Amino acid sequence: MLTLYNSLARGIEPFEPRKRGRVKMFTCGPSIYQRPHIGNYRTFLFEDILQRYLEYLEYAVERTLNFTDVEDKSIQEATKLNMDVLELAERNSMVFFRELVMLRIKPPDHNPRSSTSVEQAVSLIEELLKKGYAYWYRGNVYFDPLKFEGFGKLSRVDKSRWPQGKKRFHRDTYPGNRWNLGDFILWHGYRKGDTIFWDSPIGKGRPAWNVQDPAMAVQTLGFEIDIFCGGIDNMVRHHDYVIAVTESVSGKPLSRYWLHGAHLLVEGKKMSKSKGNIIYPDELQKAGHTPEEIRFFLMYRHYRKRLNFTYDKLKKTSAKLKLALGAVESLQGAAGTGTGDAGVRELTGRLRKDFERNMDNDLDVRLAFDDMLEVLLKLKRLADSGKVSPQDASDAVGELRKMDYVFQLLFTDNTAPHAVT
RNA sequence: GCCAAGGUGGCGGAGCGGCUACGCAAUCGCCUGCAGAGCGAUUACACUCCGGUUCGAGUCCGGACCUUGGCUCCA
Repeated sequence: MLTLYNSLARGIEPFEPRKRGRVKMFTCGPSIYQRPHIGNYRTFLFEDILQRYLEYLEYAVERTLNFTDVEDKSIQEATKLNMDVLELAERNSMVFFRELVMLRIKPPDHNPRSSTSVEQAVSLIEELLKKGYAYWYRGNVYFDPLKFEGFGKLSRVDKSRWPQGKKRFHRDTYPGNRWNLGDFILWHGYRKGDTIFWDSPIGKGRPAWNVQDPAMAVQTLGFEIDIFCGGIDNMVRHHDYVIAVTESVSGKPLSRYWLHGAHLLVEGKKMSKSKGNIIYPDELQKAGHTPEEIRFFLMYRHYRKRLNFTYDKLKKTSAKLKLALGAVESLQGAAGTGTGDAGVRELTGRLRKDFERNMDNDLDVRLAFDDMLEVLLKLKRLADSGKVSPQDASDAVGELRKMDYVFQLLFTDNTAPHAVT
């Protein structure tokens, strides 16, 4: 049985969807004002593995991956580049989709953008105003978290430290105070000189970040979903806000499971523009690595552990992948005598059991791969010495294919979760 | 400053109360016409430090030191 670490419970729990056999997943997408780096892809990759494993388990998965295309940062960046905000987003989203395909990440079922869910955001804001959670202040709309009873349940906010006096921030981002606790903005009312805004029932303006994700989630999946994912950095503030906004409106828990992926570091340090150590997938390709090698590197560590990127490590994991690929090739070419071998069948039988045991354990991809490789290498040796009959080889390869629907590393044409060979 | 994660052999990385992790690298041997790959073996006491619990501790408890991350937006 699949178990997952739920940030909400701070522990590993058995996975049970709300509706039998169906899973609704919301995965926080990239800020699209710049192109995604390998750290972003690590998170999308962990989500991809989750989706694929759920499909392997025969769940019908419906996934949303959103783009935050209109926000302070994107407006800033577009202004700097002298571009239209939406044009900038479009350019980066094309890069993103190209790289998704390259890394064999399954494209999402829904891909809303903040700019395409303004209506939904406005209706959430109207509802919050009506219910008294939100209020107008100098042309903007703010949310008062203290009005929402469950506030901070995800990141375990200490409400006794929450400022009681009203503090109003005009931007989502604000420098200064260590604990910027206080009300957060939902709607930026139009101001002279604004380059992007909408006409809406509540006036001219644009929705703020913390209402955009709720709007996109609700618009595509409704108020009750199964799994909400994102990078660990989103847990503390953003996801608590998302919960506050949606649950204040619906009165129902937004998501049963909250999963957060740990970050990727480069040479032991956080990637940042100022350090100049941001790495993009195409750089690794230029260095001679295949998409599968990049995918493998990024998924070959438990998703809740930090992953340190170094070229040396990439070289090592790539060698490991090559070893596996070579073994699969040997196995596929096996032409031993047709009698079959009990040892071979025993090994083949182990593949699936090991895989499911490891993946069920909060997606232990690393162990799942290592255990598979161990068995695979044993099979290869048997194949090399002519002990594997064509039928046994094809049985073993069939098992590998099923697992590789999740891994997406060994076979290139593996698009169905229950491939028949 | 506050919060969190972590400090394991040359490197990467498991284990989390007793039993060889493992992989890479290195060294030696076997095999191969060279190279590569493969096979086998070796690398004498690897677990940051100091206390404690225990018959027994990388593994539990307390403390110190160090590293990284978060506390502003960020996958």
